[in-house]
Amino acid sequence: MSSLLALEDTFLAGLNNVERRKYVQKIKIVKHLYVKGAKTNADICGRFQISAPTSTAMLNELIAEGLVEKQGRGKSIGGRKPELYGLRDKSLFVLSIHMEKYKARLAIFDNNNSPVTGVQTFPIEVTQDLQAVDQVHEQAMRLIEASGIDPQKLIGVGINMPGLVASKEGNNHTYLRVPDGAESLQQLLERKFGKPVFIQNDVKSATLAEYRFGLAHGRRDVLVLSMDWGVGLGMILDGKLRSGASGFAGEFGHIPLVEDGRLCHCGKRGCLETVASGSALVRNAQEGIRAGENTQLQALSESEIDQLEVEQVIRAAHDGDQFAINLLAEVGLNLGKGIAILIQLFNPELIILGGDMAQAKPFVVPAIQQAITIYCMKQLRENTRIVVSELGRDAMILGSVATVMENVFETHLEQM
Amino acid sequence: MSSLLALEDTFLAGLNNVERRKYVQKIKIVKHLYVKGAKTNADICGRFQISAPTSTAMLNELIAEGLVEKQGRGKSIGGRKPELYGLRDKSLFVLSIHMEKYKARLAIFDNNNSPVTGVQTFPIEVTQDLQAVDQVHEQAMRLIEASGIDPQKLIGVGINMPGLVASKEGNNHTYLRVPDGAESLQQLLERKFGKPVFIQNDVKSATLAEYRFGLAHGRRDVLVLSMDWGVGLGMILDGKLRSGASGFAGEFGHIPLVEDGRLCHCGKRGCLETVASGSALVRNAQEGIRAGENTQLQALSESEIDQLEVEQVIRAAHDGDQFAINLLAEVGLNLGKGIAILIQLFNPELIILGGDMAQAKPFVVPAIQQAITIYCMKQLRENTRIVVSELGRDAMILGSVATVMENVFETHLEQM
DNA sequence: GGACTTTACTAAAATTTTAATAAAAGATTA
DNA sequence: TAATCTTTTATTAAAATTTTAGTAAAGTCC
Repeated sequence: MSSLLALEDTFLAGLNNVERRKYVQKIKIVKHLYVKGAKTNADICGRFQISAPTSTAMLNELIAEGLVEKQGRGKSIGGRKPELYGLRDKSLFVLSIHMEKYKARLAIFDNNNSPVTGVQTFPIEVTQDLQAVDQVHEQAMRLIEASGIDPQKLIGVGINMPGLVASKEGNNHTYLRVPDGAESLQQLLERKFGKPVFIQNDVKSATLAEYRFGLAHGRRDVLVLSMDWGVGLGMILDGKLRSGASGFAGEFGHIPLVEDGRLCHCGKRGCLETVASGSALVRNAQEGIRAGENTQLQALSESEIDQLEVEQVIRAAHDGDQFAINLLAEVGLNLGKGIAILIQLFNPELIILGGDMAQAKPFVVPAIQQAITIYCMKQLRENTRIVVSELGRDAMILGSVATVMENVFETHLEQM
Repeated sequence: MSSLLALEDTFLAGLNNVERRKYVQKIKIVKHLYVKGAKTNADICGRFQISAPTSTAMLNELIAEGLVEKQGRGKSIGGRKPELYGLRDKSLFVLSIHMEKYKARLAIFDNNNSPVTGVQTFPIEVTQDLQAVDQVHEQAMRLIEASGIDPQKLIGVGINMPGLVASKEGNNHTYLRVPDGAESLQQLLERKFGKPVFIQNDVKSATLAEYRFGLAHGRRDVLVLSMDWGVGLGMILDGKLRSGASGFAGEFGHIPLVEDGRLCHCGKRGCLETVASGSALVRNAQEGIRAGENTQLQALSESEIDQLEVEQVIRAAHDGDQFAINLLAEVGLNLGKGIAILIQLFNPELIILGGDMAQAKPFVVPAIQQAITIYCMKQLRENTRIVVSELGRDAMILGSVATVMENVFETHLEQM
């Protein structure tokens, strides 16, 4: 196994300026090959402004280290076919963990972003304190063992979670809070795993997945909305995931939208989430059912009404239930008003709608479009497309893979 | 004069890879010295990861080209004092133009950002068509001639203007619109001036000025609000001025804020500008005066009321006029609600208030703070400071200097 | 005043690039 | 269809550039 991603302090400290620059260059090549796939020597020369012999020398070193391999030859339009250099299959692995409030999902992915284990789900409660950490770590270690991969080749662990995650600081300010003055959540996890660990807010993570693997691929200014029980926002601005000064940017669900509106669970009144979210949808449905509205949901028992889920309302709408359709349209209009604000402020080229509510596309999207037409300036709305995510449930777990791949190379570079 | 910023195609085309890399490096050094001031050889070595002999060689070339000079020696903490290298005084000049709806301001600045001419103001009307362009160009050429500077040393022209400016595309989509299919406004201006020209929206330009010369200096996530007749927003995110996909980001004045509100001049209803701007302030004042409110502004004649200016209301407030104070507080509350949305979405470390309304600081800022306390999540508002610009009226004209300096070097690099 | 730092400069050593060449592959032509 | 031409890649050796190491000069601190 190579020392390229070894992260041993003694190894890095022993490098002089030239060796370090070469090391940086090699890591950049590895990241380039990961993001863009197999490339020719000429491509790498052009991309990094180095000469062919230098590039070849570095690629040969990477081959010797077992990270890169020749992967056949590329196309030619009248000359010798170029050798293709790509990341060697199964040379790198990432452990991806997606934590929700009441369950966690784990999987190991290889450098082609393919899962090498099935996605394991187990129940867990994410609370303010750290009790969930040990459980997740234990499950994760069991998964690594069961997978049979060489632990040396596991380059990092990505964990996404709900709450206000300060990714750079390495802490979650809502859940899994560490005691004051102690090591950060990230440090704690890195100590446990003995690997680089990256924590990220769930929606920001999904946003990165859309950027690397989804509809945002190749675009530079994209907003990703995740609509489940609450509403979250992730943003790719100028080709980068933006987190704001403290890492809390994108708290879209709690912008004021309704004057003297309902009390939100966050303690404020009239937040967007009180009128445009899964919870608002369910609450409105419950109130309507109890008020005797004409809907197939009247068939539910009182306790079933109490336990009503977003999916049930969406299913009713797909069945043609006008009450459910109206509720979804109302949510769509409110969400659209919020999206209009986003378009005015961010001027994105694309907005991707994800999360459970995305399944209600035919009932929600027209309402969103209508609101945008009302509340957006022409020049801005004309340059923004609105689409529904194609990654679906995978966005989250792929997101933590992307988070690791995005940051693990930089970590190596920062150390120097 | 050096050929470093000559921009002659033939010169650039004749460079091989090594020469080009050196050229890029030298331009980067020049920009570094411009942005950071005089630096030591060691600083440049560290900043660009090159060795001392290489760095010295390039600095000597820049000295020979007349762009750089030795500027004494720096401090030492126990060793030989280092030579300081800085941009030679009066070696570069920028023509800065600030266009408002009914007047334009022009000045020439040197590489120390000091005006080498006074700021010239002349009346002009910026309309949808191009008629203002010739007038501005003529005035500008007269100013260059009168200044007596070597035209060779004028490296670029920066022009800021109101409207939806697509800076990269080089067009203004609101004013000074070029015919379809014709050259862009930027190209037209570059042809007339024979120099690189950069156009930018006035508020974004002022934002860049705050970043380079004002309170945003050294910060990475800052929002700048410009409050005059309308309200504009510029954003520094992760240390860069962000413009959005089409260049129209920051249309804060026209986000929906009031349900079924007043008709805005943009054609929509309930825009933030209808309740939180200089025009809203004046309109409310006019309505109050005519309704007989108890205020010193009752002394105005009917035609003076028609012509009421923002400054008059602010002056009344400073005189202790409670009617004016209440009006400003109301505007502040509404603006604060809008700012709360911005904080939730962008999580900035700093918000700078600029424009005419900034003079009403003691009456507006407490109201803004109050609104933020109501509408912002604790973790977000705690990490955001709100201050009033210290650049004042200079922000705009300095902004176009910053715009040129920000882009002119990149232009040279892109050519290659 | 001596010890220790830091800078500035030079020359040898190391690295990278360019140029040159051979091989490989498609395009063109007989 | 075969031979030739053109284009592109891969590799090597000479040339150019950059770096490291070494040294003298210039400061600061004790």
